[in-house]
Amino acid sequence: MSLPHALMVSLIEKSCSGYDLAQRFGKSIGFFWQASHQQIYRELAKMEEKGWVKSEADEESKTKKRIYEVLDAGRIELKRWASESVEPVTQREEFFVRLRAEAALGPLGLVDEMRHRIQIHEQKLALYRAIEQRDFLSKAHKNSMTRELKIQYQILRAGIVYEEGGLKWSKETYEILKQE
Amino acid sequence: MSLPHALMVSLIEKSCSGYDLAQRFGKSIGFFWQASHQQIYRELAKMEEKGWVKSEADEESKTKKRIYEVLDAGRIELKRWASESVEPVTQREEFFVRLRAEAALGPLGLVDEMRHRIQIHEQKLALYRAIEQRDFLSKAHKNSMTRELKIQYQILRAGIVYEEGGLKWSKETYEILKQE
DNA sequence: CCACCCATGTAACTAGTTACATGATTTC
DNA sequence: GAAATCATGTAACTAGTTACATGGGTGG
Repeated sequence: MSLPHALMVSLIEKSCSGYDLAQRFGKSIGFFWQASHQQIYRELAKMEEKGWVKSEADEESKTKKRIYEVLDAGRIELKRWASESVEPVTQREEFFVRLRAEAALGPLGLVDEMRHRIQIHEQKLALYRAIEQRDFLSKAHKNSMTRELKIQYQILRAGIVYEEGGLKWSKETYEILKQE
Repeated sequence: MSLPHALMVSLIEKSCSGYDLAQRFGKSIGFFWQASHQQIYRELAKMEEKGWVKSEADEESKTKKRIYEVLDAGRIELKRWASESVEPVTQREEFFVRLRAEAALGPLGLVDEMRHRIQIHEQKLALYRAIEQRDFLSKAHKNSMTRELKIQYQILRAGIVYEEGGLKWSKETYEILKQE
């Protein structure tokens, strides 16, 4: 994919350290992208070499924290990349392979797995709904939202739509697998 | 993920050559998994080394086609793997990074991209609906389906649910991006 | 002072992509 | 006889994961 560009978007929204990025990419941004700290540090170093970002030691903290900031060259690169047209790729879903295995070889315990997945979908959905309330529905009327805020809301909406679909499908599938 | 296991499931459904697998993994199975021929040949060689599959030259054809077949050791391994519980991973969706870039930096031409994505969702949905009619709805009553067929139908259903959600979301998002 | 979190990194490995290569067979 | 497709592979590269390492700061 393109982790460096994802990192730059995040840094434009707010400059921070590699460690902070790792936290973000395990949480909020991690809704649709996850990355380990090892990978983030490596990419940040490469990006600095290319002149897309610059870093400086954090004055305020006593630790060896380095704050990264996106430079103009980085913004230009990000614009170029985001405007590129890319065909949507089919997602690899390992679970479907398991399901096919269950179809071909007989029950393999995927019923329990389905029950677990239903729970996860419900949890995520509840979380997204809470964020929706907090950040997009209470704050202002939908009509008075800025374009930027509307787009940010759409990204959350994607998560909601995805989890709703996944939940519906998981429940259907659970009922079928139950009948061994 | 685990390409070897995906290949074995496919070979259990029907023994065939690496070339045939590459065709399948670019088409029907490619609904949820894609793989290049290079990767497939490499994996088949490894799997044969491990004793999961065996291959023999195709008698019928004059070419140097090799037909692969799953061995007992392969079936055992597949069962073991499919029963393993694995946490669902958040999918990386590059497009959301682009959207965030558009939110942060202003219009970058993603409206056209959205229009294109709506078309793709519609096409895929139409295709899945056609397969649904052909393989699952006309053939027999849903009640009289075997467990195996029901599971196979659920895999297609996943594609339908996903595309429906994606289409709905894309239309919403298109309307928002249109207002530059 | 011990455990835990902050903060950064290296090294080795695994999976996946892109580019290149080759020869045989079928189709026009 | 040329072009397309069948059928197999190698090599080099890129992205991502796992394991390991280190040292400082904070709270009990």
